[in-house]
Amino acid sequence: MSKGLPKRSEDYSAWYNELVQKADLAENSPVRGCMVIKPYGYTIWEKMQRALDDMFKETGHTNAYFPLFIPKSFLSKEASHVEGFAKECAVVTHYRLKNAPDGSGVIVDPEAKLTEELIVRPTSETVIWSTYKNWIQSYRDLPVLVNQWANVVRWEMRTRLFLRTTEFLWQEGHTAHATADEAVAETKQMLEVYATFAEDWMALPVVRGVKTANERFAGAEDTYCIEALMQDGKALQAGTSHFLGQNFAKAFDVQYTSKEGKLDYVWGTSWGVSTRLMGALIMAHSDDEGLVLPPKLAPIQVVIVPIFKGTEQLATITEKIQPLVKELKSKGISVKFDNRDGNSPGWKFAEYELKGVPVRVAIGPRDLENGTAEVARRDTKEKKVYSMDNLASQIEGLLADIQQNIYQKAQTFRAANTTKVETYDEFKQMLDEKPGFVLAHWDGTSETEERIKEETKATIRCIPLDAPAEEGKCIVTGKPSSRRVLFARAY
RNA sequence: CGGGGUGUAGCGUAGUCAGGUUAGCGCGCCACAUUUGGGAUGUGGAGGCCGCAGGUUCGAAUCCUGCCACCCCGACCA
Repeated sequence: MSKGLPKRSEDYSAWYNELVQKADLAENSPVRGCMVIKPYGYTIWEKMQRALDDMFKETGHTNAYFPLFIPKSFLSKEASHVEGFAKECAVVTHYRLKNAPDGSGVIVDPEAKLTEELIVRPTSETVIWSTYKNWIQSYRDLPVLVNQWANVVRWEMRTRLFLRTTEFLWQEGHTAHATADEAVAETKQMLEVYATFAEDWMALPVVRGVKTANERFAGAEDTYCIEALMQDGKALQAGTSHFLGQNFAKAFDVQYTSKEGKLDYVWGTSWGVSTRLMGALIMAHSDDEGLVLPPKLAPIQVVIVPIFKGTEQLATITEKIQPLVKELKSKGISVKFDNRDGNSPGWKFAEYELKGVPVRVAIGPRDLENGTAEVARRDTKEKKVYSMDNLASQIEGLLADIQQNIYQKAQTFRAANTTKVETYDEFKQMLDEKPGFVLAHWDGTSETEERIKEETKATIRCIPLDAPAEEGKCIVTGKPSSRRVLFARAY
């Protein structure tokens, strides 16, 4: 392991790429744009999955699994959906290989051509709605509240570990309802689940909002989203929840008979978060020394580093810390005792900082004499000597404190980098000099939105749900506006 | 997909312009010794189809052609 990361202030992008790799989260694979998620990184993803999955279950959803392949014809049934995804689909055309006649390896068997090509799912609305047609006949069959954990493929032009990969892992919820109101309520409920997860687990403050028509999901009536601010002042869309109206029900002919005996199309939603959340987690909190992980998602919450000379001293320390290890585990805290010889304590300190372990406990001869331990927290780098008595409780409190502190820190950062502007000049100046969220008045037209995007690369991230009504003038056209919208340059 | 750049040991690199012994260095790795409270030191050792495939040449990491991957800037996007 080579020392040091690039500095965030010098090359944010290089810092991110190297951090992901040096902290053992993920690496590039032999396949373009696809990543290998390494055990340490995957453990974080598993923790995210578990927390989210519990929240989905609490809100009445159950998991199911739909196929990876989608018949090509399915994709053409919802017009705007095709338009949104057609350009980035991987297509399966054959089902067999054979040995090359010249012995050079294997080739695609031209005789094994599929009569209908299969699309590797970029998202599962079509295959799921074609299934829902068979599941739903009556109002008694509604609502259908299903989620699936899956991988999807989108043939992106430019990829970055976690932020945009050709294949990525995610969950996609797909629900069907008898009324529009109920579907809208579901859409909003799941947005709130995502926001709560981001804030309580990832320690990531997010803006809840609605996308403009331009930024809406292909096939949705409304797209709700959570938007987070990264340390370089760029926005990251962290999750979306779509109100699909009756679009997919109509495309796949999913109708139900109501209590009153009337036939109608059902109302749908879909919502998802992906391994992109890993990117958000990394970029939101980490520093030039490495990852800073919120305790609730850290694979290792506490690492114990013994400082010793010779096996005898190590044995003494090992014995001494057993009660602590046991007590931490009984509190559900994941703890690692790093008794490796051959790496110096200093080396280990740097290593666990790189990997973002929230709390480090060091115990050496000095502590053995005094009945103490040195406890260092990753978020502030603060070190304190504690008595071994009652140390587990101290650490438990410290973990909660760290979780809270990094959330506060992210919130303070966001507040400091969210600015209201009144004119277009001010807007442009702000984006260049102090990148971040910019709240400004907009006349509500796609033309103005497009123009701003073209001229400044900033997009409307969302119309915040909590935006207060405020009379103003569009920064570009001067036309009246009734509330501010959230602009930023985005990932 | 367009423009620019880069591929030499696990990682970082010298050498490429101007072809010529056995491809050099640092980190890491292995062994031993001394060390260990912020990335230890010494000695010895292992590790290379020079991105891949063709070509030119007596001879290619070096020149030519094609391909692949990664990085940066655009267009596209969770």
